[in-house]
Amino acid sequence: MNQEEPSTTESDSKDFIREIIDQDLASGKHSSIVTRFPPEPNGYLHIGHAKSICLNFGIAQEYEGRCHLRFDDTNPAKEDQEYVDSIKADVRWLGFDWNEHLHFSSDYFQQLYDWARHLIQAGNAYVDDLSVEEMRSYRGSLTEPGKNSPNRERSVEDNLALFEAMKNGDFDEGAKVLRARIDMAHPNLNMRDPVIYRILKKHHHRTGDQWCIYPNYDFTHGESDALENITHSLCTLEFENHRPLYEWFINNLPVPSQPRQIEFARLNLTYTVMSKRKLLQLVEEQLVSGWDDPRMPTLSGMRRRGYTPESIRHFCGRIGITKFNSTTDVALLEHSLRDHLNETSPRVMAVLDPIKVVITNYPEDQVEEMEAANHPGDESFGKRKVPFCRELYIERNDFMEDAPRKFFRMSVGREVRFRAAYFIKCEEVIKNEAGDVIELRCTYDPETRGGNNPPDGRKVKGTIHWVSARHAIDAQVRIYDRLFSVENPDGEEGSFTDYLNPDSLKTLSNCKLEPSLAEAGSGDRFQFERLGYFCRDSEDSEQLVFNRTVPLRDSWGKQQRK
RNA sequence: AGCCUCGUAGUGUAAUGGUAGCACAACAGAUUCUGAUUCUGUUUGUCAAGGUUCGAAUCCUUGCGAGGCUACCA
Repeated sequence: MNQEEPSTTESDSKDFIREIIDQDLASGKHSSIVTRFPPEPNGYLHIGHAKSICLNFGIAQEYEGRCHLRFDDTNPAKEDQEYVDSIKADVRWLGFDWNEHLHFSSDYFQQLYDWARHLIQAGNAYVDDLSVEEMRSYRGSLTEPGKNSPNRERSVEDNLALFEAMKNGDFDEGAKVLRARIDMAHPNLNMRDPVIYRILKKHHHRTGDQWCIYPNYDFTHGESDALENITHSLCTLEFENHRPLYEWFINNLPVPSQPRQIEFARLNLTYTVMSKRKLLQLVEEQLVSGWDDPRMPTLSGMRRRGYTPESIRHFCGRIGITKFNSTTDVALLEHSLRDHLNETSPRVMAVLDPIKVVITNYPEDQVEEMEAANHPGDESFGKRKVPFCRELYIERNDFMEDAPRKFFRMSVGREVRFRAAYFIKCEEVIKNEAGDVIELRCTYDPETRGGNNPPDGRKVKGTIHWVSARHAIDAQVRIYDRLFSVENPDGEEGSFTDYLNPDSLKTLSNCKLEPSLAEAGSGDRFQFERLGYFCRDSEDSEQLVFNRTVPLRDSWGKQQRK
């Protein structure tokens, strides 16, 4: 299996963007390819951003071009250095490198200002005094044309002077804006004299108080692309209607290159919400513990949950790039995850809901170090010693009193294999007054040491995991499940928060782990045999806490649910 | 309602006028010291109607359906 190169292992077909790039290279339009990932530093990155990151940085790698990381920081009211730092960390964690090409739109404020003056001089922009409400009514509607602002015919000199006064702080916020002079009757609303500069008397996280006017997205993005010689500017579908504007600016300004905007569909996943606004709401209303809550689809949350960057990249490589608005089954993501974790995680034993087992024919003071393989399919993982003695713990649901025939685990009179140890037969159940099972009395067969079949050829259907009660270490384990209980929380009646899964987190505090886990480092990943993949929590370092990344596939449990 | 974009198994995608494939999911079975992994097999599809063509998922027309767009957000 090859996690890293889905495109070469699966087929030679390319998505429509790579086909355009091939054509541009073949026609000589470009001799090298430059892309960019342009986040606004106003929130944390999520799995949807990962799709864009993998696309942009992936293309740069495949075509031996380069990909810039550019912060689109034109709105000081919302942006912050904290987000810049987290975004950089997340992109690096995902496995990509922008080298020296770390850029900020704010680096271009002076150039953008000069280009705005260029537009004014050409009669292509004007200062407008209309209020927000007035401008809305002048804009027209989807079906009716707008009408010209009374300020649309101001002279170049007046506009230049007014724009400079805006820059100098002579007007209040909202008093005036600079607008492109295009066409108030254009069927595309974005072309009806869009605002390109507004007065914002706000401190900017990088330029401080140097500016009190800021260019907006439309006037910034394409020009920044042109300044950085971006060849293909890849963005999501909601910018489709902005493309004519993007091109209008490129065509009306003396820009150094001609980037091309291409749109693709953003990622949607079942059982999750992806909008920054909604994720922020979950954090602010404390419905989750923070941006890095392991249930969040943020990269920081997924990292803490135990996702590997490889699995995310692999997933992004398989979902494809199209213009069709679709929703990907989260099972596809989990498949990539399990696939990679299966290959890379050492196996250990952990009992999450313990029930005590006493091996009555095992010597009271004896302890054996059983040898267990760390990976059944890969000897390079080596072996470890696991202590075995008279008192053990097994999983409560690995025992059943009135077990059906197809139950291959423990029940009175039945024999199972304790992984890497012995065949164990359950002889007796001990209960408390309430009738709860509190202990199992069992016997072992010394001829099965190591878990091997005995000379008499006896076989056993089930193998279960266990830990030594005398040597086990205590830990808390957090069992995470999907955050929402419906496939499309956005599509239901009422608020998406009405559909939070009440069982998305179960905290188990009486878990017993094999002693080797005492040395687990922050973020280390393991397979707890027969249960799933877990990782040591990276935030909670006081106590031993493990997060369940994803359970193993469970055909028994599936059958039970039917 | 105007403009833009898009409709291929349950889901995500491929086929660029020439046998509708792949992955995930689901379902069966084999193997297994993890009811995992692995392996084998099965089910399920071109939005609709016309047209062009020897031949249409692909080109044309019409219809239907979905998404986006009326911030001094990005």
